[in-house]
Amino acid sequence: MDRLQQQNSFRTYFNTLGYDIDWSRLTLPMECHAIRKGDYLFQQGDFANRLYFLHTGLVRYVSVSDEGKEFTQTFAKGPRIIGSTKSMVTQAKVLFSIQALEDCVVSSYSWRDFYAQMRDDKAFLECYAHFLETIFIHKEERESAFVKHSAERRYLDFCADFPELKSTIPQQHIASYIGITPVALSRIRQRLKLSRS
Amino acid sequence: MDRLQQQNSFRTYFNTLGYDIDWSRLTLPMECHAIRKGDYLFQQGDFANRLYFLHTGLVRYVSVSDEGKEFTQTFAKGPRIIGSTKSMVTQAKVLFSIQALEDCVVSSYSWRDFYAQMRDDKAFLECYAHFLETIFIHKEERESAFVKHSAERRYLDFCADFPELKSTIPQQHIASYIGITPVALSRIRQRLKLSRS
DNA sequence: GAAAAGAATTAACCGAGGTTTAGAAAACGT
DNA sequence: ACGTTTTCTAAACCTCGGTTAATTCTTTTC
Repeated sequence: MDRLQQQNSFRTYFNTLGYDIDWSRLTLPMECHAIRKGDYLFQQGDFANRLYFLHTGLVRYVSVSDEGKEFTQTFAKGPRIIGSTKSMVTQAKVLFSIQALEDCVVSSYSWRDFYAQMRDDKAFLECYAHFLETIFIHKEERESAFVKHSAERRYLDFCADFPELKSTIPQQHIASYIGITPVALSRIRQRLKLSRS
Repeated sequence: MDRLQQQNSFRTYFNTLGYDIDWSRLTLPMECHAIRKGDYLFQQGDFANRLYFLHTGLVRYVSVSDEGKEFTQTFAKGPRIIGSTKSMVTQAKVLFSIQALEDCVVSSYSWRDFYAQMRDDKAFLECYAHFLETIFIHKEERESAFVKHSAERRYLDFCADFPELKSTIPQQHIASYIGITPVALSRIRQRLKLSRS
């Protein structure tokens, strides 16, 4: 996938969302990245104030707490926007890393420059607002799941939400997504297996 | 506070945020609500697809799980926008109630009509996107707190984040905000008291 | 100010999930 | 196919927070 193909893929993606965005304003050069399975697009603590677009592949957002525990915030499959909203918007260091779970093709723009060029386009602003609405609603559901549901329930919800990931990614990633240790997840799966028979 | 004062207070709020919004587009009538301490602006399960503006007062967003446990998602103090982004955007039933912790003055617009009239104003769209960014970043921090931090740490964070609420609202509300029972919070406070001396 | 209702504390008990360690099973590189 | 490394499972033990219930402390309310 060369630079021009990536640019087209990026723009086509927004069109398929139903927004008629005027790309003539955008004169920025797009940067291209090829990320190998297991490698990182950026790491916790970096300044990742870029807008990344994942063309193909699968990534996870993972952060490590002070005590050294991994927490997988999200999985994301291309094509879609990825990156740290907080770092883009506040120019702060990112609080998580993005790790490729499959080989990925990614391109990026500087968010500040991109936004400066696109903020005059109403269709873009609407699209951006819609994107924010979506990720907010998703986060809200996830927040309440941690408080309201047991780990077992969160595991079952994960299986329903990401049926294709259940068998393709290591269980420790699943465990860290639902906020428990791999040992605890193994126990839960054992319990489920028994009660199903 | 009469209708005209409320309208002015609403518009002034956006100006102080630094957005030069063209209110001439907005011809909708604003509805006014006076909510007494303890009462609800709307309840879980309602269709609350309105944009609410809390002029003065304090509210909490609270949801009750299937098993009957209360969870306080947020506290919000006027002046600011309140309501359910999800319900506004997806026309779904709200998943939480908004309860007044003090007497409140609130006004509201139908979100669909409001958005239809304002979506042509770039300043408004930027302001809306900025609002979404803010609440998203806040949710993201809260999500990771539930996974990474102990209940004790979450309590201390609450005290730092809402110093003025710590002594003015019932402890059970604090407990339900940090995702534990009132009994557990009492134990934690006891432990802190001892270790501080 | 007394009675009633609500909120906070304390104690005893329980269970889900964390921790550590050891061993089995899969995945991987050469 | 082989050994190496990573991942998963299993068991023993521990801790934090949930549950229940009794008791005290605060607010309301009349």
